Amino acid sequence: MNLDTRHSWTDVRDKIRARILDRTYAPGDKLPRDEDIAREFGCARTTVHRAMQDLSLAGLVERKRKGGTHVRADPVTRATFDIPITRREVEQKGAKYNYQLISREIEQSPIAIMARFGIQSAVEMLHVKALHLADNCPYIFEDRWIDIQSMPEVLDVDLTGQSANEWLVHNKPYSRVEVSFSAMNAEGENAQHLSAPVGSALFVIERTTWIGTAPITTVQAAAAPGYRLTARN
Amino acid sequence: MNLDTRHSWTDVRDKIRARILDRTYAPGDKLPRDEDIAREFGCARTTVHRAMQDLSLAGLVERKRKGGTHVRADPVTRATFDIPITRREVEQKGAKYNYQLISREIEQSPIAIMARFGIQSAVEMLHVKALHLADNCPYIFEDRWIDIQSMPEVLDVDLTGQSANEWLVHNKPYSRVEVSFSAMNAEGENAQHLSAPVGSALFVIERTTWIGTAPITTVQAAAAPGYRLTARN
DNA sequence: CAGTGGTCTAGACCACCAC
DNA sequence: TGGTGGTCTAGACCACTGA
Repeated sequence: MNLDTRHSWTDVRDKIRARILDRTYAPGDKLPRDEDIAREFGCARTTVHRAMQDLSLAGLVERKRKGGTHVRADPVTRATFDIPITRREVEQKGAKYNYQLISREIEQSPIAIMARFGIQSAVEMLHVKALHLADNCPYIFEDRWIDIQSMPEVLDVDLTGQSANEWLVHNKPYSRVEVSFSAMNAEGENAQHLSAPVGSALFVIERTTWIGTAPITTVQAAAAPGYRLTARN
Repeated sequence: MNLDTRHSWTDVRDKIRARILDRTYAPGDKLPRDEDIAREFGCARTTVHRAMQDLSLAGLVERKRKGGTHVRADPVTRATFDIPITRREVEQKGAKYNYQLISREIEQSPIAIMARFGIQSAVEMLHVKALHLADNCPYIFEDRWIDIQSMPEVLDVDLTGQSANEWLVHNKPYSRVEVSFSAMNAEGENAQHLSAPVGSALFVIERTTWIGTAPITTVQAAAAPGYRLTARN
């Protein structure tokens, strides 16, 4: 095929996006059908579809069968965060990683933990507290609950040399994850282990994972003061 | 075509994912070529490609031309957040939205703001502070800087009835955005306007936007204590 | 129920980059 | 430089859903 008649989906995407930015297609407007856009640009409908898929993922347009494609009236900022295992996060900053196991107990799951997993009755879980250090400074204190029923083998893992974080990631892939961020004041264990003044504002990451509908683990990770999370691009 | 021979890319994706989860394909392993997988499943290569695209976006595999497809050795948790305009966020919670303009000044951009935009020399900007309320309770206090040079018309906007947040979103689409999250202790204006005790942990969202390379706005939004952000899905 | 986006196929060529 | 994923086409049918 002649180069002059080849079109890349990124070109189409950029042209459509430009029209949205300069309000040729204003917020709330309905865009032409994919087929019409394809004809205008002289490309295949699949190419337009690929472009629209990207704009849709980015939150710029909304697409519905029969309803057509609309410019989102209330654009949202969509940000994606990569949350690596802590060791890797520390090492990528060029710091030396260390890890300390604080406690390890088998306990009945409290209500709050059951709620996170969405289970109705209490079960025995492995309750692990640990500290991650960067260049020997406290970095993240984690308070983790691990389901025993679905993986009794975790009871045999030596968690003094390897964090539960790491063991789980390499041995227990999940099929569903829920992540949320919040802020809390340092107190008690958090303050103590993070060497943070009582009352300091801590950034908190909560992550719960399942394999199918079976709980795997839920962790509340409190970062030392000054922690900041930045979106990819 | 016979239904028995039709295959959906989600089926292919789920089967591949299952093999990754059960370690048929272990972390670091190289997967077969798309074409071989297509032959195995009896579908077109494009269908496999679509499935792989999804797994790749999810962070489960990495794909490289010539290099092939590999299961990621260090899986990351990837979470996407929608950050709507505050009015919409409040209304979606079923609460009544209100807004108060606190201050509006034209000032030289301080160093910290120049750094956020990545510009070298100070310029005059519009500095706006405002409070968003949900059911008449302080919800988010925002401290915003708006570039005047690229949009002098913002000087004529009445910001007492409509938040800068909203005006910008509906009138100044951006082409690049940077988002970061952190935590800080309430003090001074933040504490006062959010009616939060001095020292409370506040969740902070920083967002900076550009159109091309031209700065548009940067905002530091501090949420009232108890705020929590949860990922889509 | 009909219009629109979503998917699938088969085949071709392209572009990157590991070998 | 050859192998692999990435893209594009043309055409067909499907599936959701709004008019």
